[in-house]
Amino acid sequence: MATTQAAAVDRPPTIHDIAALCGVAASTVSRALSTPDRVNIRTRQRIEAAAAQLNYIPNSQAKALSSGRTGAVGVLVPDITNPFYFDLIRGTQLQLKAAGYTQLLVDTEESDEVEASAMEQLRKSADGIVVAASRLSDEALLAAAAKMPMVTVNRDVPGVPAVLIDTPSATTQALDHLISLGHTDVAYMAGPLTSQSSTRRWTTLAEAAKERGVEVRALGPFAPKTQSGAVAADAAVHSGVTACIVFNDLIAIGMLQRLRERGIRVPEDMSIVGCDDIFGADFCNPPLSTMASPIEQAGRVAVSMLLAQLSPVAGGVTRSRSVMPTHLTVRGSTGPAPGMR
Amino acid sequence: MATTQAAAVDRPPTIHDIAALCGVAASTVSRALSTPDRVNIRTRQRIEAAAAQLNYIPNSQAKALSSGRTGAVGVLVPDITNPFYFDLIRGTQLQLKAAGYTQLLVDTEESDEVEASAMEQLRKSADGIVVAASRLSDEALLAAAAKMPMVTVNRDVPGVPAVLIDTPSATTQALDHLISLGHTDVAYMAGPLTSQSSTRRWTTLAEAAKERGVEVRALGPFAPKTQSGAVAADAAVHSGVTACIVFNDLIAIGMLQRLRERGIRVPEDMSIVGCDDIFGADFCNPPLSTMASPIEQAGRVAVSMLLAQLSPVAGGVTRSRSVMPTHLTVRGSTGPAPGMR
DNA sequence: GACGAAATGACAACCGGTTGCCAAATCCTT
DNA sequence: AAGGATTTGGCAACCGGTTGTCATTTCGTC
Repeated sequence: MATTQAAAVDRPPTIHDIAALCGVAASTVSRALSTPDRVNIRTRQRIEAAAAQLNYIPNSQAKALSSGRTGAVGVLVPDITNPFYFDLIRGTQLQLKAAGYTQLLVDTEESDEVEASAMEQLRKSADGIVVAASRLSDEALLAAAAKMPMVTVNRDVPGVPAVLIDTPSATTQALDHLISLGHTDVAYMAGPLTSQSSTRRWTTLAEAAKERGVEVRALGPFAPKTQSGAVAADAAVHSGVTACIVFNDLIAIGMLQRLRERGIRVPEDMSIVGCDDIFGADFCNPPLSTMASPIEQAGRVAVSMLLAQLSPVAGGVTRSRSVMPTHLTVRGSTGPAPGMR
Repeated sequence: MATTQAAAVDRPPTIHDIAALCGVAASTVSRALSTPDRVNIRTRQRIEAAAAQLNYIPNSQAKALSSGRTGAVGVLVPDITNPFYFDLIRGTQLQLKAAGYTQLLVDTEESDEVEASAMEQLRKSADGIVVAASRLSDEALLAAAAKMPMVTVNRDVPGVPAVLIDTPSATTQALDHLISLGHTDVAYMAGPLTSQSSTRRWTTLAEAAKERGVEVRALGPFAPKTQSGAVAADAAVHSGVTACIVFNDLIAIGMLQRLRERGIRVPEDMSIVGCDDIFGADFCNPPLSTMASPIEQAGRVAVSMLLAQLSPVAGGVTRSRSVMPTHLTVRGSTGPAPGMR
């Protein structure tokens, strides 16, 4: 064990220990490890061997402090327990890990204040952030983006790189699907007022409805939780529509449960289209027709865009906007309008 | 704006800026902010005012480097996308935030190697870790716990503080429930071999079955994913049992789908009991009877235990083991054994 | 008004790296 | 072999705080 005596001290090894072991300066060790070209290959190999022997692990805090780069990326989501974000998180995690970055996951609790303070916090401890479904105003977001590299997901603010999920177009697909089933009176069950996605979908939907000459009304807003489904279901029934296009699957699943309780059959009496194709959409009762998109991929793309910002490659074109396609997946919750079969 | 000119520099303010503004030494500012008693109340107020005016935010990296405390806690889960962990994560997040800590969430991908390397990494960048459903050996876990404060969840290793979820006892409840419905031939659908929970449940179940004079056999192992449900369902059908106690809800839900595809009715032909009461267990078809426990609370307790380790309170008793109760929630997936109604 | 104790604040070292600068060593050219 | 170009590696300052030490001030007390 004589050769490992330097490691015998309980404190984890530092570059100074390596330097002492190799008889070089600490700065040389630093260079050998981070700028291999700056150092003689033989010295480097000696240093690498020593590092391996001591089981050296660089102190990320110290590295961050002196270099200004933290090697971490913050990922802000409004609600960790919303299954929609699972795949997104999984995507960002995969891509970040592949690039040697650490993911700092923050739940902003659907609150603009928590979101803002998290950003302020992260400004020091992360190299950049991915912000999903921001609750912040355009101005606040733009200001924040000026202070640190940022990519948004599902939020379109000019000047801020974004990954957008093309649910508006899917909304039109959903409407056409319902029309083809004979529905002429449809409700859009809106999400939070601060959700840009919800607003956009409604705008698109209203326009498409006008073109097609059918009636579409907006109900809500509803919080994006299954519990809101009960309120939404009651509102839908009361409004007399025969089909609903719902802000997200969480609410839609909640509606399914409530409608069942009330003895209203889906899809015989009422058709429901959700959005996101979350975990559970395929096994609820009835299985939910929904607008699906490659969420995990969206997470990966967001990270790629962010990393491209962090270390611009000469000649590489930095995309500032990426739109993910969405398609309608029809399952059991949509059927012919009452009296149409 | 004359008063804010010190903030006009683009670089975020440091304690040195505050010190300059107040005409005191940087160390005094540091003390005023972290050891308020060590400094005159009037000086402190001046400093606090200056800090507020400059919109000062302490640099967590620098703080971590010099103090040795990072203010972060790592949370390791085998699979972020497993809904079981949502509530756990939510619980740890809540409790950590309340205590002013940051949560570093890591997905260990069901791999002992990833888990070990994450721990090594976290050793420098976190003050402690919460490890859920570790895939590591007892020895490795014990060794890791010696190097940094640690609390495990759902993993019992002597010497390592743990939060345990009492699913074994719930397993017995499930068995009694099935027996009361007339089932005499039951299968236990096992989880991963490296999962201690799975092993314990089987041990408890086998013993309980012997006492009660009924037949219980183990099938599997099955990966804890819905996709494994198909294999599990086929295995169960082939074995001829009339009821299954399943390692977790993910597999159970997958079984439900497969059985439906194969035209086997649940619960008429086959009863299914899951475990965890995850998101979706209440709205799958049929709704799943399952063993439920306060997972979010488990997360909160785990963090409390960890924080107690980090800053021991004089006179406070540090608990090293906490068992969360579990109860059976009966829904639609369990019914009388065939020919028993 | 003098004296000792407690409170206060400054200095400087330190945490573990990174990096600009410079001198020494090495290499190549003529 | 001399001279210049290029490597190579060491020194020291620095990132932004924390903390031990110590001199000074303030206070209460006799």
